[in-house]
Amino acid sequence: MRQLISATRSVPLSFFARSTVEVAKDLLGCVLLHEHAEGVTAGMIVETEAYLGTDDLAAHSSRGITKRTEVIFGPPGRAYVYFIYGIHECLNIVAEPEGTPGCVLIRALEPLCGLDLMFRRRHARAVTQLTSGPGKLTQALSITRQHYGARLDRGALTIRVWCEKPKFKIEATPRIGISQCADWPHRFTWNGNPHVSR
DNA sequence: TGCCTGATTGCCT
DNA sequence: GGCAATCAGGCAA
Repeated sequence: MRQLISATRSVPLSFFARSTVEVAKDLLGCVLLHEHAEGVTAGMIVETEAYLGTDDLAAHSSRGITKRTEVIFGPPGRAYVYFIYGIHECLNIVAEPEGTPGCVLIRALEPLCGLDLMFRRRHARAVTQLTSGPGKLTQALSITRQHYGARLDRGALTIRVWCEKPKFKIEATPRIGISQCADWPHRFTWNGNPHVSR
């Protein structure tokens, strides 16, 4: 955990003030760290999806600003957490400069810290079942709608980059579980990483 | 006010 | 590989 902090550094909000697709690709290999009363959990991002603003009918923001989606139109580097299927919560990161909608869905992590805590929260057996899906990783890291709108450059929930960036291949594929714009290759994965969802 | 749909997971066959 | 569970947001009436 201490080594993880010293081997990484927090990212400035300007990191997120770029095109959604750029941010989605650059987030692969970054570390998501959550300091919680129960303990610290952290994982490396191995799978993301880009959701563009108004043109992308699959994005929540395509129908304009609502109470739920307003954070997507606001300043970048914020967390957009939403509840779906009555059970699961998903973590998104707001991209693009303020006023332009766009967000990146975090779909899978490779667990780094607080594995025992994740196992307890998830009731899982295998490490690969801990964070290999958008609803799973929020449960493992205890990310809830309380984090809606939270800054990710500081605070309890943060994004960090390695001082020495890991080498890997990025694969672009169509997004998962949507019907609108299903053929857009906006899903980015760490090619060959076992923690990527199916 | 009420109905319908969904950026999912996990259990059952 | 198929399908139910379960509820908030969006839209129609």
